[in-house]
Amino acid sequence: MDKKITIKDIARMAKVSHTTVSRALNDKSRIKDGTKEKILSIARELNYRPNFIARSLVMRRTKTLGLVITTIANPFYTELSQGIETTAIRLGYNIILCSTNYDLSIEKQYTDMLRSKGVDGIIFTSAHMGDPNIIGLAEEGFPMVLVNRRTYHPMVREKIDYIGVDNIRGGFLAVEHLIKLGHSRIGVIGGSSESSVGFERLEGGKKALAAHGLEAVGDYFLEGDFLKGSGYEGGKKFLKMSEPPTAIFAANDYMALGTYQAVVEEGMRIPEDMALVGFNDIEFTSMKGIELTTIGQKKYEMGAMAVNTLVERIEGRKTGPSVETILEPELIIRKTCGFYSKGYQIESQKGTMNNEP
Amino acid sequence: MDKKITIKDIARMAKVSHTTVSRALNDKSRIKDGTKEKILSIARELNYRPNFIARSLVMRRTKTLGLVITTIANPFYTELSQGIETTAIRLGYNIILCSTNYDLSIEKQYTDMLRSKGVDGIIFTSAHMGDPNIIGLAEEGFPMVLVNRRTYHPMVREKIDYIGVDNIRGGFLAVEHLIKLGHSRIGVIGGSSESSVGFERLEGGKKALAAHGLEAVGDYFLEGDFLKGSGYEGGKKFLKMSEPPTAIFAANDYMALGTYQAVVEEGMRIPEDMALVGFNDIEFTSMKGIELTTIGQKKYEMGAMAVNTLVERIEGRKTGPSVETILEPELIIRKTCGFYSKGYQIESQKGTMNNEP
DNA sequence: GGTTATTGCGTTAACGGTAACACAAAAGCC
DNA sequence: GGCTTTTGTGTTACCGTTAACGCAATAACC
Repeated sequence: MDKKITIKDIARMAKVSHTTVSRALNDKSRIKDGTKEKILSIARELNYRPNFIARSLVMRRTKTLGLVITTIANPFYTELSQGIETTAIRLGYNIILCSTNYDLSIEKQYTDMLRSKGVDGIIFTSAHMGDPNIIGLAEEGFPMVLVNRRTYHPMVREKIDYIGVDNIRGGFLAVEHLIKLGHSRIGVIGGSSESSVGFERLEGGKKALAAHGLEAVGDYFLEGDFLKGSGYEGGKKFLKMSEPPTAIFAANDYMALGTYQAVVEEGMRIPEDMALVGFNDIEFTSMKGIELTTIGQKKYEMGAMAVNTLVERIEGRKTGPSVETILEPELIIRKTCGFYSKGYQIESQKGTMNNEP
Repeated sequence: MDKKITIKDIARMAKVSHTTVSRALNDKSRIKDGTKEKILSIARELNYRPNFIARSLVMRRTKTLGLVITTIANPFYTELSQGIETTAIRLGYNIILCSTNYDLSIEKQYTDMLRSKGVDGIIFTSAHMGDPNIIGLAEEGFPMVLVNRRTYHPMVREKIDYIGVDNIRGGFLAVEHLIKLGHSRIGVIGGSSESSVGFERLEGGKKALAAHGLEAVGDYFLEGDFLKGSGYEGGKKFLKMSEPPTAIFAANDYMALGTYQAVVEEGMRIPEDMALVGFNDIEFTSMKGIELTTIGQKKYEMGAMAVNTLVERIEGRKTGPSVETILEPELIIRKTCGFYSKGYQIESQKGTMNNEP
């Protein structure tokens, strides 16, 4: 039962000053090998555990990062979080988790809390466009990184690193795939228009239509909220139209799953009667019985890159203006769109075979 | 651009001592309303953010908890974590996330790190039976709680609160369900035998067999590791037997999913040719196209209870010997076991309709 | 061998809070 | 009105580290 050993206890035993103990523990300082060994062995014997709080107070570094995320319940964020946490640990940092559960208003509270607790930097995955909280932090020059959700505010854009997939390209790939399969009436269920991600995926879809000489019909564009329910409702709404779409692109897999259910409930078959594309390639959508065609992105790697970038800023190894890292999305063809028609050659059939824990 | 405001800055502006500022900020002390208002308004104006590090150093409390978990990638743990984090926040605590990724050997490192960072307590979801790390902490009387994985060590058992489902009962329910459906050759794929959870679910299954006068045949019991792959291999192995089982109970849903895939790959249908029961009721297993029959447990609530219990210990509101909270599992009948035969009445058909984010 | 550099270690002061103690002023009491 | 109690505030110490500085003892140099 060792009662909170401090460097002073060690100092007393080793008959040196506590500063010398600190030196021995931290290496990197002029100290005789003999004394250092002695101190180290006493420390080990006493089962000494350094007090990071005291160290943090004087060093102004906690080796802790904040992660502000909507919810880890969404497998997209789960995988992202894994990349973040694993990389953080490898670099010697811990993660304090803050789930907003889609409530943007508490983000500011979380941010303040995290800063009070002295985190060295914050990873935001839930910054909306023009978010005042983020803008304020950017002005102060507080270290942070935006992942998967962008802020177009010029101040933010020039001060804060951003990591994300090319959502416009992703939306383009999804819709173009449907067009190439012969569809011309394509319904799109977007994400919340407040989020850059939803907005961009929608833009990409429209671009694909334009590129293939198709008109973007207003009725075929519905706004969703990235949750399953809105995909379900969107699907129902489409099917009630006098001329329903023959294919649907949902801006994320959750909504696609909802759409799937709505379509099946209406007695239609996928892909025979309705083609469906999602976005994100979350786990389980690849399972037998679903096998959703979707747009894949490197979620784990995104998380890893975010931490690497942030830590480089924190430790001063990277300076200068912010960097935007845009990753390439990938069309993953499974079974919810049927097979090619009209001579369309499927180029990419890589899929993800090994992403199941 | 406010540069690190401290209570001393406020003190100077308000022409009081820094102690008085501390008093004003923390309420709960004799202080004149007037001065308090003045100090508070200056604090607000200066955008003062308290330094929790400094406070923690003197108070010996960080209002932070550690969460040691195998991986949040498993939806079971994701939901558990959500309950944990949400409850922690409500009680004024933050969570530092530590994923072991099934590597028990780093748990000790994580524990030391967390204690160095001064967490007020730790939630372990990955303690194995007889884990020396946990035993050591128990001896020191460090506040912690075990969730979903038990340690039978007497010292631990008497000192550490435990929250978990009745896994024996769960295993019993699963296998009894299969027996009542008319199956007598029932294959079981257990979890790692090092984990209490796997062990107990297996025991429950054996009990059900015994209760219905069936013999537990050794060949029908395989050891898995809770990962999809071992469910897949188990399924293949069963199907290669000269007299394969007609029903399989996998000790968690991940393995059940693997088994599902193996069975389908061998050209058999579920439930017509093979009945299948999982355990945990993770999200997605309820989806159209899968609809796995499984044993449900209140994951979110378990997390919430764990935090409540731990915080009560930390704040001294609960004292005395440890408490074991055992929750009731629930048989959730979906579509992987077919329908009843031989007059078996399905009692429980509640299911979980609203657990999709 | 004396002067200068380097090495090894101790002293002291932070870091930003809270808490124990002291003490004057105000309030309560008879 | 003098005594005691309460109220409001300042002084000082401390939480466990690291860092700046100082200063002997030793090493290096010509």
